[in-house]
Amino acid sequence: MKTLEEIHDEIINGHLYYLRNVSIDNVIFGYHNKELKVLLQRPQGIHKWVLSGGYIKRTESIDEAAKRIARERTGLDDLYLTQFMAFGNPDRTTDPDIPTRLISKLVNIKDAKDFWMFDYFVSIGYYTLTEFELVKPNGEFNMEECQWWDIKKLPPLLFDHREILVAAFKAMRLHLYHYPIGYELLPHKFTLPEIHTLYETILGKKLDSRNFAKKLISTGIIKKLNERRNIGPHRSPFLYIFDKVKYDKALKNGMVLAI
Amino acid sequence: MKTLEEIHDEIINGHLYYLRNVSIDNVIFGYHNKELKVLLQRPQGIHKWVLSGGYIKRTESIDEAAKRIARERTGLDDLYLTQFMAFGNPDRTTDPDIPTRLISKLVNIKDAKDFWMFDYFVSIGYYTLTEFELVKPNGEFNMEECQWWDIKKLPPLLFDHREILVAAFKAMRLHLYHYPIGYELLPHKFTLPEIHTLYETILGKKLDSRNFAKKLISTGIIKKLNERRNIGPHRSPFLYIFDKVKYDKALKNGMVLAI
DNA sequence: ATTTAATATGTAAATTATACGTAATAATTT
DNA sequence: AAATTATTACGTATAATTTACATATTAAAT
Repeated sequence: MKTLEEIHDEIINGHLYYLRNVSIDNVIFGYHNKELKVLLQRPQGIHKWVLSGGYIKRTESIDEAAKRIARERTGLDDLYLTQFMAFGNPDRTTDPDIPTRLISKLVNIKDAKDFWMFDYFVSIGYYTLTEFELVKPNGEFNMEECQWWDIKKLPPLLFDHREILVAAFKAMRLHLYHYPIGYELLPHKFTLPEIHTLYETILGKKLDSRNFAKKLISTGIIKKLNERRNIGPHRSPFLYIFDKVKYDKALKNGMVLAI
Repeated sequence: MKTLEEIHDEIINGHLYYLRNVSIDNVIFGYHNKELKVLLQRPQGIHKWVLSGGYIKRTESIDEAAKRIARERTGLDDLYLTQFMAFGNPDRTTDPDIPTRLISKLVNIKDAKDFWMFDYFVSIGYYTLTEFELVKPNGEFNMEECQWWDIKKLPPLLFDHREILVAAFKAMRLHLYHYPIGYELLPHKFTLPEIHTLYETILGKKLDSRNFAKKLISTGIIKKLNERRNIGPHRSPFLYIFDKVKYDKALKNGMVLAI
């Protein structure tokens, strides 16, 4: 947690530590119990929500910046972030509800417009998908709220953040067919119905369970164990684990999952 | 063409007109007569080559900037540019052969390092594909050469430009299966063998001509004419044109071309 | 009329994807 | 102990798609 002094310094002198005119926006998707959500924050005094964004330090790569920013927001260190698109036009961060007032007050600035923070920023979009029970949502200093929103019931978003979110969602759904998911989302040992439900939730459609299992198993990224999960008064499903070697290879080189 | 005065002003005061720390790099692929090439420039006094890059004006979007920069380099106004990735890490533009000397001399700067131009830049990568006979290669003011290079015999590249080029090439090959190409590359009326060769050249592999024709025609993006091209002492192939409405729809919404 | 080198075209086989139903089972209830 | 309940496990037949492949046609030159 940053001190107020550090925050004040960052607001005033941020352009000395951070790159100007280029920033990161992270779309943090959370999955839990058949629900897909996205982490949003609401700036103080504003009634629209924003993605978790941040600036790039002069000493770090854009991938590192995205990871640091995601860590600050979620407390998680092992997020797998995917860069999907850059957004940049002079109007992208104009909005009648632009939240400059608060910061202007914090640092006693006459005209926030003169300020590095409110300049034209090109934003590099990353997304990640995580188990949302693991996350301690932790808003930025000037945020009034930080919470998960169901992907189907989004609140009004500030700036072009809805456009970014939608682009991330589309990119994620496409990536699903070429890269594995689930390692950070499911327990170490999971059942076929669990991973099946995960895919159905993200894609927002039913997948035939027999065909899904056949295809997923044929990729080699999961291995069947000789154990079952006790799920109460029903037949006990077998447990599976990810074959981490093949999983990582598929993350790196891609695969085909024609579900 | 810019005057020397304008250039001098841009070098000194560029940060007033352009965004800092974020730039565009265009990978300009050129196709002609069964050859796929890429447009590169060689900075004065340096023996490595660079992509055509540029800065983003404070008044334009990144897409507009990419288009303007590509126009400056090729003289062409109707290039279709595709954003494929952003590149950013503190070392990406360090190189033992870094071409600061020339510019330092031009503007009488003691230490080029203090200069906005030689700061850490995050670069947004775009690629385009054009008929290279149409292009008048036109290097930037401080470039000694600007020419097409065969994609299979690249010269040494400066900075991370080889990485960017390779990423663009991969992205282009992938896009080929989901978006149409050819409109800017082929004559208005073209034959099946011509478009077949285009795809083979870009993909770098043989495609069965019967199956290729079947699949391409089934997308609906080309229409057969009742005319033939005279190609000398051989059977005259039929001419085709693009169905521009369907072509543009496929550019926008994607398509499947399972070649 | 012959030669040459290119274009045009269709089908059978192989592969892949889809659709679909029933038996097994774990714990709870009766 | 038997019955109930809700869930998992599993295989095959059909449809759709993709792949492989060979011959007749033709335009101009000789």
